[in-house]
Amino acid sequence: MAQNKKEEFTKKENELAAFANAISHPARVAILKEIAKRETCICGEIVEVLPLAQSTVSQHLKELLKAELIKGTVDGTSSCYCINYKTFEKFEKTFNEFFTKTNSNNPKCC
Amino acid sequence: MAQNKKEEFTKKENELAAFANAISHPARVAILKEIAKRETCICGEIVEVLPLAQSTVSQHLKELLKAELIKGTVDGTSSCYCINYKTFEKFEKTFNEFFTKTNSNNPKCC
DNA sequence: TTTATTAATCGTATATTTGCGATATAAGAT
DNA sequence: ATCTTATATCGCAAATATACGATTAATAAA
Repeated sequence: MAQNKKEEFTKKENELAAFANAISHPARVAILKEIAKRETCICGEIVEVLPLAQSTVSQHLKELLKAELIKGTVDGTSSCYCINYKTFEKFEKTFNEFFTKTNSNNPKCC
Repeated sequence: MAQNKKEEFTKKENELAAFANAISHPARVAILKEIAKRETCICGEIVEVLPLAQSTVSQHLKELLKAELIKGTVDGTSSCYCINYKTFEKFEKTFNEFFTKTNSNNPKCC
């Protein structure tokens, strides 16, 4: 049981879910917030601000990179992360395409 | 280990994460899409369209209700679900507050 | 009252996520 | 060459999520 049914859904459905999944943890929200605030950010600054161990923050950053919500470079001891706004724009587009209210005051239900 | 650190983050950070978490699964994206398309929807119609068992769909609906992305009523054998746009609006607000690009072309990094 | 029908809940197996300490890696400083 | 600093990865324990079949609950239909 509990097999993975991802292939049964459309590419867009999976992409939207993957984006949402990346921001579905308060630590990752806080990380994104911090990067957005500073416009560019090093890992150490994020670790200082969060109530988590350095290794945990590093793992969250990895997930954000994988989902392409942030871009980053690391050269030895120095890192640099910033928001990947391209992905945010893509998310917004699909989000609106799927869920935007067509009729603003439909009393059919609820 | 692996304790829950949710209390260490702000209410808004947790709320945004909870919203994102609700749409972080392709099945839930598909359910929301289906409800948004039809404007109002019964459970059976959703089960028909999805590649999942009825009990699984019911669990996903429960999560969407808990996160208040949908509203719903069930009277015995008939159900009715629709999008809770209030929550979507709240999400959009916090999302923009946290992540909106202030400087559209900052070449500082990446 | 019995029989369908529809949806929620329970129990359970498996998969994934979360978090940390320990360790590795890579570059700069001494 | 060694020490320090910053970041990533590994290994593990605990928690949570996913999915299903079986069952329950509630109403409608016969």
